Amino acid sequence: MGKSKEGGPEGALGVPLAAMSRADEIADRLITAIAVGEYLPGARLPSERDLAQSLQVGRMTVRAAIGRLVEQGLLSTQRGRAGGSFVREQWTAASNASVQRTLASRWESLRDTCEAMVHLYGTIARAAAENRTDADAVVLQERLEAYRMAESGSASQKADALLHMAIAEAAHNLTLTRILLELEAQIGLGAPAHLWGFPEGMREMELRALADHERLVDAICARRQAEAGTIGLTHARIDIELLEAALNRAGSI
Amino acid sequence: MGKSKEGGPEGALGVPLAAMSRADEIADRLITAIAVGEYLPGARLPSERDLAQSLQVGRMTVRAAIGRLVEQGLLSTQRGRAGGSFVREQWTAASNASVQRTLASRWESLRDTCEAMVHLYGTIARAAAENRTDADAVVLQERLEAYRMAESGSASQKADALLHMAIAEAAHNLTLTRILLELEAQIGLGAPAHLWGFPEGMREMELRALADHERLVDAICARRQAEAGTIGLTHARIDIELLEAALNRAGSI
DNA sequence: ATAAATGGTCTGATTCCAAGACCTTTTAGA
DNA sequence: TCTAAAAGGTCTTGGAATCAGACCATTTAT
Repeated sequence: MGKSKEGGPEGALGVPLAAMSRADEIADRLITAIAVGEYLPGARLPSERDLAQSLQVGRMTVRAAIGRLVEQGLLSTQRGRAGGSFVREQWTAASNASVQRTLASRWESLRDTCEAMVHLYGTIARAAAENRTDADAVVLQERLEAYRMAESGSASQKADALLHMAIAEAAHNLTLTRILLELEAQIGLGAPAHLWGFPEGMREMELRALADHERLVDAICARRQAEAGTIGLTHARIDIELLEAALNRAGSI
Repeated sequence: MGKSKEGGPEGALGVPLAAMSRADEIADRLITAIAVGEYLPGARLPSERDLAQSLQVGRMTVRAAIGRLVEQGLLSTQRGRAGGSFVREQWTAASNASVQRTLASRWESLRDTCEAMVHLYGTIARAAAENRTDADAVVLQERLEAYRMAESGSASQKADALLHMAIAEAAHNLTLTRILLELEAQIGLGAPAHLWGFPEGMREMELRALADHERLVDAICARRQAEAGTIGLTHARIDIELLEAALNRAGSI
């Protein structure tokens, strides 16, 4: 890439900094969470004070973000002891447009992040097959058994998260694990309660996940690296499918 | 799970916002640009005023970032008509024991990062074989040719960096590329590449790297994913070997 | 009826930062 | 040699965003 004579520096230094305020960022996250179904119509968001604490941000900042969504007709607020911010049942035309805009602008980045996570998960599964200790193998079997036992819904999700963590730990690489957590946090699938909560697809997905898990743990314990990598890759694609389905749902409202 | 007394909201809303100031962001970009070889030792950065305009940011903000790097000893500034901010030379030049000690003290974390980078590089090579466009293939061939032509150590390093960047870009995943750059920056700063290579081993390593590069580019262009992944993985291990060799030379660690 | 939990409002302090004006230093070029 | 240009260094001013609270208003669980 020949250095251009003018037009300023290239590479990382050529791109202006994104100027997003904290309130903007929070508003985006809220819209995404709603569109993706983490908060269904009629659902109540966490209280302003709780949100502020979770996000490590002042309450006024949260209020600014929520206020924006209220203006857009996405949320309504209600005072009193059982009050809060609620996702509107009937979105106005204006709110619909604003959601489309936000999602469109985030879609690309979300998909990119998701795909990175898929690849990374494959990588970690392979590394786990390479580096696992005997102790890791024991833990993996335990967690797998716990996952089998888990009834469904939130218990299953919890077991799933634990199993994934165990796999990450078996890879014995702090950097990879940290990055994976970072990506999961960005997407919000770290605790994928929202996406698994759809009665139609859930059972099927859970069964598929269980099969994947069994083969994956088996491959890791047997140190079959290539196979573990492939299964991990395939397995993580479940999340992409779910996310895509959710976004399509939101897009066709 | 009942009332989430301590858990707080999960999903996208459970993660604190990254609290990076603009100055932090710029400092990060500068460090990455330097570590990745966009600005070699002795090179002059764009003037503060130019940077401010490119980044759409106040000059004082740029100065804050640059000031931080000066404190860290990465840059030095010089006034006057031909002045500016320069990447320090001595920073890498010293072959004294203090650098070796620094290296050793960071060994644990460096090795972890290095291994993560190795795995990631394999992943990216595979993704590049999967996603490359024809334009990517052309660029890859160009960069490979440039690498063949490169003579001295530092020119070779620069060509190497460019080739690696082209591969990362061919993977068409911004998130993976960003992470790889991040890791390279960490390693580059923690253990300057110029220290690794020693006259004796250098030539051998360079030849090996060239062979790897040729096979890798070939595999990517031919879309042989598995092979590309394997070569990428193997190739990246060169860095680990060099790092280990440098440490062993230091003798008593 | 009371207390608790919630949104709504206001204030003051703080931090960050954009936009300049102006100074000092150095040197390329007339 | 001399001068003006180009760079970093230093200030001020002002605005915007944010935070940390306290307090108010409203609803409802108990």
